[in-house]
Amino acid sequence: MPPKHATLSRALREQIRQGDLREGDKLPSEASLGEMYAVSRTTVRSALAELTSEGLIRSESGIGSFVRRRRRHRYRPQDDLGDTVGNPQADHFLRTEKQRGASQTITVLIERCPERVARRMGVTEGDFVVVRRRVRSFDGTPYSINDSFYPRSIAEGTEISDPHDIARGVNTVLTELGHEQVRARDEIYIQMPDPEEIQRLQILPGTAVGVHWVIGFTASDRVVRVVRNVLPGDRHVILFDREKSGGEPDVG
Amino acid sequence: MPPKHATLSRALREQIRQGDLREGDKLPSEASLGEMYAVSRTTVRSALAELTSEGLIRSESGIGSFVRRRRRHRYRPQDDLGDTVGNPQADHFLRTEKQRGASQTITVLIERCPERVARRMGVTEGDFVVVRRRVRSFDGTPYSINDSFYPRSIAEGTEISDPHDIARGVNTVLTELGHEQVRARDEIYIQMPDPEEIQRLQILPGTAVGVHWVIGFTASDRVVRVVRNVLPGDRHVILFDREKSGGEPDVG
DNA sequence: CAGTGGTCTAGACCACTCT
DNA sequence: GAGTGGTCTAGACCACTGT
Repeated sequence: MPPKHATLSRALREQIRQGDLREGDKLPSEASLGEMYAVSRTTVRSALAELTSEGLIRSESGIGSFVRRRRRHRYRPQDDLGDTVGNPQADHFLRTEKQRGASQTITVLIERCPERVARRMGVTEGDFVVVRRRVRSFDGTPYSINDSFYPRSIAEGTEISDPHDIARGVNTVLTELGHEQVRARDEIYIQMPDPEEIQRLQILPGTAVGVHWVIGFTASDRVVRVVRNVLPGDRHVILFDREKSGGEPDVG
Repeated sequence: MPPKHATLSRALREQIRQGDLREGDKLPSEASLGEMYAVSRTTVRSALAELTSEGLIRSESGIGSFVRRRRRHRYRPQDDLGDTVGNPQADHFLRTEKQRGASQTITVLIERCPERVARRMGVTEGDFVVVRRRVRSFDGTPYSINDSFYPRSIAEGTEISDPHDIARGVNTVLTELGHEQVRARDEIYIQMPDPEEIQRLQILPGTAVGVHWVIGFTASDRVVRVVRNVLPGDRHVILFDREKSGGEPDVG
């Protein structure tokens, strides 16, 4: 005999999968579920906690529990270099999304470099770097954190240090400064968000995040920037295209 | 005043972050944590459940709770096409990993096509397809699910339908059959695993997965295969490289 | 106001592991 | 046998939402 809480969570999971419970539907109250399945409220709550941690439902205090909706934005790592390739005009995010309710807040600071950034930038932990912190939102709800780190020697005193949109794109500015980014290395980690990310992104319990690092290089292999994007998994799909003739590096 | 369980989970999370509790370390028992923080065992368990769902700890019945270890394999989507580019010799996974304790189990079936595969392959749901299901393991612990779907008209009766390693790589076989894969479209979803994936991959609670779809096209834009990889987030980092001159499609 | 989910307690029994 | 985590109960108080 499986535990009662597992029986209950399986029953509810099946109802969601089958469509008996649809996106946005309200589940029966914890008390009624307890009566229906002849278990205590503690056991009901344990079953609901399981579904919550799977990202299937969401609970609102004083109201009830609901089947979660899922809508995803398309996220293309390749757009980061595309800035300076096809269309050298604008910050890709705003260029394509602004007319559809997108916005972003920008903060620029000069900070001591955290270890995980220093390691990727090839500088010493604690060196000063210029940091552009952005939270991108869509119709009022945040949907990604986008923190860019630039070596102080490259960015200080330039447009990059201003806390404003850079209409023609940061890659264009880097090129004008003689530090064109021609190559990028991407790393994607899949993990649960920490409390700070949960707060900044208004992440619901049971939502995983992708952490997408971009390390940008010049032709002479200098790191011109390190970007750390945090993408809530329930709001994104990561897309890219590859061609056999594209000369994929396939480095060991 | 924050809830007691949040105070306790924050204290423990901080000890892990600071290194007071290291990877593999045993936490105090639930009973002793209850005494130390003057809360009931239920409250202790609620705090530990939070840390478990964040992937920070793991509990073993009858033994105790431990700080989780994290080791990651490098996962390169670009290797999928690389098969037929640089080194047409072997299945990339085994070529590079076998000498280090890697193994895989293969099952080949002819099945009715699930909707999510049919949509990507451009066939009708319920059409028959050849499915190669693999679970890749490393030193005895599974680390990814790799299910490949081929149109029946291409794969039936060929080497692809044999449940064996294909030493020179499936891409090579496709080329020999006149269906060379020259282009691929990648989609990555970040989500919590479902119970079947938890079981097949022995996934611990609090571990998110990446679902990596690859849609392979011929030069005439026919889909030659659809691959669905499931990657436990705690065992992988996804890597790729990009070059400005690489002719990135940047398709809208 | 009644109903909901959030928190918390004290206590119980079980299966399991380690010594 | 002692200790551990897993399960489960009955009951309590709270803050919050709706009517």
